[in-house]
Amino acid sequence: MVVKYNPQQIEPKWQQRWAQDQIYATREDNPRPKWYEMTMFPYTSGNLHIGHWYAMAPSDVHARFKRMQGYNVLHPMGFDAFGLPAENAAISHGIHPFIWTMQNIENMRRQLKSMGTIYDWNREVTTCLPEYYKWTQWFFLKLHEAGLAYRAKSAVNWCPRCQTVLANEQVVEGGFCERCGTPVIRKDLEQWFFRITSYAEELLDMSKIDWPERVKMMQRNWIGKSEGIEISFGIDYQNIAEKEIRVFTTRPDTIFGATFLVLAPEHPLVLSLTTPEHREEVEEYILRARRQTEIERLSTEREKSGVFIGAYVQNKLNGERVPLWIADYVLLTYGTGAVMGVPAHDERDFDFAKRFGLPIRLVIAPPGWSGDELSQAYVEPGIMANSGQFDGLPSNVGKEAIADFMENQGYGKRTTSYRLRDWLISRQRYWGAPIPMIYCDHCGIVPVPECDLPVFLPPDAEFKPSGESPLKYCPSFVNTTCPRCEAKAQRETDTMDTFMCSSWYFLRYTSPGYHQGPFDPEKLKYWLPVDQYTGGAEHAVMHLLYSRFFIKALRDMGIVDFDEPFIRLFNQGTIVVQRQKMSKSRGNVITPDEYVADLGADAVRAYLMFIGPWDQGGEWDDSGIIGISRWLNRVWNLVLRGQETTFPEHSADPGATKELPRFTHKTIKKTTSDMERFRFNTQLSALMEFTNYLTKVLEARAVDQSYWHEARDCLLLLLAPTAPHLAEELWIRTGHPYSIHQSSWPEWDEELTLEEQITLVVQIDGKVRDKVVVPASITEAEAQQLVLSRDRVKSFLKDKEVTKTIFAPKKLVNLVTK
RNA sequence: GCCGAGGUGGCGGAAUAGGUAGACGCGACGGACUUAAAAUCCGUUGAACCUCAAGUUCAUGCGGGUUCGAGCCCCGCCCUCGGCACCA
Repeated sequence: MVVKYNPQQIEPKWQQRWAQDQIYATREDNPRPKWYEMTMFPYTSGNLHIGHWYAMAPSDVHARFKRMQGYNVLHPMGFDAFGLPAENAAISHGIHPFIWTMQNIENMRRQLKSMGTIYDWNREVTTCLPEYYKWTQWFFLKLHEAGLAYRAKSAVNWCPRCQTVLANEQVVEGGFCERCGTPVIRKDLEQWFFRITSYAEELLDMSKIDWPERVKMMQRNWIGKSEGIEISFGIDYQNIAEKEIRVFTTRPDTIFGATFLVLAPEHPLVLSLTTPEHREEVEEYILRARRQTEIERLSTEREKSGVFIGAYVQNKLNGERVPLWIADYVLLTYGTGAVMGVPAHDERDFDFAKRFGLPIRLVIAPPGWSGDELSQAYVEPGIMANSGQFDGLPSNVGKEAIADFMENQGYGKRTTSYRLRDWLISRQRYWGAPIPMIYCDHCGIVPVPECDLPVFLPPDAEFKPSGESPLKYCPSFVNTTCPRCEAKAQRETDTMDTFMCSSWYFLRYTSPGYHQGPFDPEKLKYWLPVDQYTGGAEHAVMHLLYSRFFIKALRDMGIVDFDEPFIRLFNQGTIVVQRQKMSKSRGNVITPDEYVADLGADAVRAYLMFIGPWDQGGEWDDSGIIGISRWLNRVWNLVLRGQETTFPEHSADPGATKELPRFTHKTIKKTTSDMERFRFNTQLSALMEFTNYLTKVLEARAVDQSYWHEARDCLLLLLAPTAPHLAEELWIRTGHPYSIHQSSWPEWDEELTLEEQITLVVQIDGKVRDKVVVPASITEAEAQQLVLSRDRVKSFLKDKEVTKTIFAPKKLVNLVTK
């Protein structure tokens, strides 16, 4: 009898040993090629759940695989430690956010260590520590210097519950706060923005990154590029200085169908253009529009609303007078905040015109149009009509012709509009990196000098139940002196969006202890960009877009010399419980700890990889984990029983002696290619099949000792990334030198994987009727002859005539009859 | 509404230059071991017909099509998940 597999005993033992020997400490003076593989760092919520492990364990396996393949691998871990939950804990439980966060980190670090990962803890990064946020602030100053950070007043998304503004990206499902689900309202506030829109065009260029199509598409949609033209409509009122209103459109070919013009209610020209008899109605409408929540305003089900303001503008192409309306379906923040209403060829304008009885004039004829009135807007291309000299042109030709004409006449100019808005980074909260700016009555807005960084968070701030920003009411923080004139001045009390912290953490991992800058330039040069990034797709338009912007901005400032932060990206799917995402607030959190205590970390790691394709995620169901545990037990018993078994020096069974190396090399090949493609589930099936086969070999004892050793060693090496503890223990017990994790990934010999015999399938009229084992090299003629001589085949061909024979080499013969 | 991904046994899922559908695992059933149970090991397991065997037929969301041959390709639907959603 062999000793029992006992993960509870061997796992902590090896974890200690590896930590003590620092075998996962990463150095830059390693001659191997570098490989920087990261997974998104976790928010410090307190406990890692099975969803976190689903993200982290397979990425650790992949990093280990690259390591065994001969790369110098950096696979670091850190903590995204600023954010609202810490502050909410302070308000409701009276515990300081710093204490709350650091306690959580301690627990999470313990959990991460129990997973058996190769994280180099010397490189841990925690965003809420002054040594980190000092540099977050430094980057803010750099962006400010470069003109990419600015302060502006605008209508922003405000969450009344969180008492803070939100970025557009943080408003979900038609107007709710991403974090707490409260309906978001509009508020006019002075806020700090980053000019991400300056990079809109370059962010659309994804030629240098190897990312999932899905994420690239989400980013493209979010940036929302559209090419069109800004068209000037004339204003002729003596008491108004403005002489034009510009609208943005992608359909200049429809301009002859413009029967009205609509401004956003907040458009700056609205009040001056409103005639006295419409003033009251217009002012009321504007007020109502402003009071609406985002949900109401964004609802597409709602009937169109709007009011006529009494003024007219002139369509310069046909000289027509066009009435001017305001309506909340026009957004101030997109294009010019004004649109021409072409009801015949735009669904929204059609609804609007129907509602208010405005004329609908067809200018693009649908194919086969009989002259009937339209029952809905016709938005497809067609032949132009009612369009003066452009009549008869196909609309896509007319589009360019009209645009050219307008540019020549000075009526318009081609432009590009983006849906993307600048990134709002101010948060009216305590637990974030303070924005390093000072307000001086004499000098205006003054940046904190670099030498005064960091601007520390005051430990004595008071957390009010109302949820208002504690910094605002903390005199020791607010009151300061102007760095320029030394007069009394006030600090900015807003802190930065935590996405700012995560936009550069992958730079800090290279040199977390560095004091002269955010990173050691030499080390950065060695490691960056990140070769492989893994994480959830929920960050597609937030973290992943912000980080790309950040790196491009730093590149233009000369701080880094590459264009993209993450060369390859892989999105794992989401683990759900009763079809819902796992989260503390939903109370459906499954922790890995009990499973680890019960079956071992190796079993949990492997099970998460086995449940399905990694990018698919799925419902959490632990009923299959026992299968993984049994398999690891079988591996254990197999290897140790092999130690007690005497194999012949020269086996008498040539079949088995051939088959074992073939099976071994086929398994290496399959496992390697699956690893490369993150196909962990099929990789494990292959290892299980290999185990099952080796069990039979062991029972028969029909192979040479040396063949057995080679096969067994391969199994352990292939298993090492997935089940690092078990593999190490068995590696040592089979007499190998420590450590398996410093051994090389096995390579296969293509020659050895080739089958000598195959099963030839015999089909008659496409149906499988017979199977015959033949040499793999069989020719068509040989196969045909062999097949026709089979009794089974003969009986099926009775009374039939073969008209055609299909031969697929190494696969099948299909006899087609009349 | 638009864009993307996906619908395969009781369950998770395999299988794509179109070539044996259901690998691997769970569960279930039967057996061995055990005083018994657990654990472990061995066998069976898509459905229907057939007394057994041999065998036949049907089966990859639905309906058509292409092909010697379709889970895979084409056309038209249905459903699930993810994203966007008055962006002019």
